[in-house]
Amino acid sequence: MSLAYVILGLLQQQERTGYDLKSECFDDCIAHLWPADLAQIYRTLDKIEVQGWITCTVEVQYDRPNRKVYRITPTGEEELNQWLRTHQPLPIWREPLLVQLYFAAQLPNEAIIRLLEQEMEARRKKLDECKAHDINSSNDPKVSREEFLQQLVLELVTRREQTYLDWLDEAIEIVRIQPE
Amino acid sequence: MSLAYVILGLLQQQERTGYDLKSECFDDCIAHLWPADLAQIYRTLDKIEVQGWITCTVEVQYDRPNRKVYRITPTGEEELNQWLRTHQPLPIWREPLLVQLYFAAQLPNEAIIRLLEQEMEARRKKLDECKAHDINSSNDPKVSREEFLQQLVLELVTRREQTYLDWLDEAIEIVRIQPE
DNA sequence: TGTTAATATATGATTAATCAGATATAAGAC
DNA sequence: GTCTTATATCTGATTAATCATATATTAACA
Repeated sequence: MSLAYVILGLLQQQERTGYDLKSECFDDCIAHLWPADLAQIYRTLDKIEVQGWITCTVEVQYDRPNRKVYRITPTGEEELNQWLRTHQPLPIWREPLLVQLYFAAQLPNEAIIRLLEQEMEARRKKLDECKAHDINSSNDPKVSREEFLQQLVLELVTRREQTYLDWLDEAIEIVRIQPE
Repeated sequence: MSLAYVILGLLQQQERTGYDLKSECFDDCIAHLWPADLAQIYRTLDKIEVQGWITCTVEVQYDRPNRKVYRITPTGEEELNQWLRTHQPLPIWREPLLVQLYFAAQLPNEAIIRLLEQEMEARRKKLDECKAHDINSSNDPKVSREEFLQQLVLELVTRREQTYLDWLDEAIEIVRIQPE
């Protein structure tokens, strides 16, 4: 379960509450990497606390709800480090558009093109959002190693979206000249 | 739920049992498009039969278990046609490797490279499997329209895998020269 | 003055997918 | 002669993710 390791990774950076994780990380840069809602975050925190990978201390607040601050334990750090080194099975991709195209012979060209154009619009929007999450560069060598790796990830994501967009462009042109 | 529409599309091609769907389609060309196991196939058949999108007749066999043969209904064809024309929300991709890379600053270069190499091996294998599923070409214009669209799908899948492999190649080279 | 957003945690329900097995017969391999 | 594979259907259990909602206070907005 990768979400547990995403959370471990984030708690290794600094101690956080579930709410912090959501608003600082999962709503921000992690959104494109491993989206998760609060329900899932809270339940995963419970689970890995039981496993002893994190500990929790309650910060009492009087003007707002109390905060449950989580910290990674040595066991958690070891667990994370091991996972980071271990090859994970390839994720399975299921794409509705490809299914639609696969069975689209019964549609007129114009309907197929509309589908492709809508996909293009959605993907362009997503690529822009992704590129907007620019990584600020630092001179601290420890921080710059992190940034370098994050840049690598961003590079793949944008490159792959671009490949998709190029294909969509060509696909639309080819469908346009198909006999019906 | 796209699986229901995959099954509708396959039943529109020809009538089939759940077992046929698995062995002829989901184990073959659909494997890379929308993998599904028998449990899921049978349960989805039940569900869309109740909805009236397919009907079932039992073929009694004496030397083997009876066959429940499913056929698409006019309601089912209309439902499929509508779905095929309707833009579906972009699927969400969660990739363990990207999470690993994102938090990999604590690993030595050599461990990161091992991770990338293992991913490369797995992706190469998958690309080869995909390419092996070659589409036989026909002269029947109705069949060739189907093949053309399936070719388009295959083209995207292979192109995207190639993009991934190229990135992996470059990533390995860059990590190799990173100061630790 | 009333409504919404922000802060903070949590549970319940449902879906989609996966994993494991139960049932039963016949054909083919070793 | 035994074991495995193919044929065929189906249920049970579990996981991961999503959606909706409950609770409670404060601050900002219109």
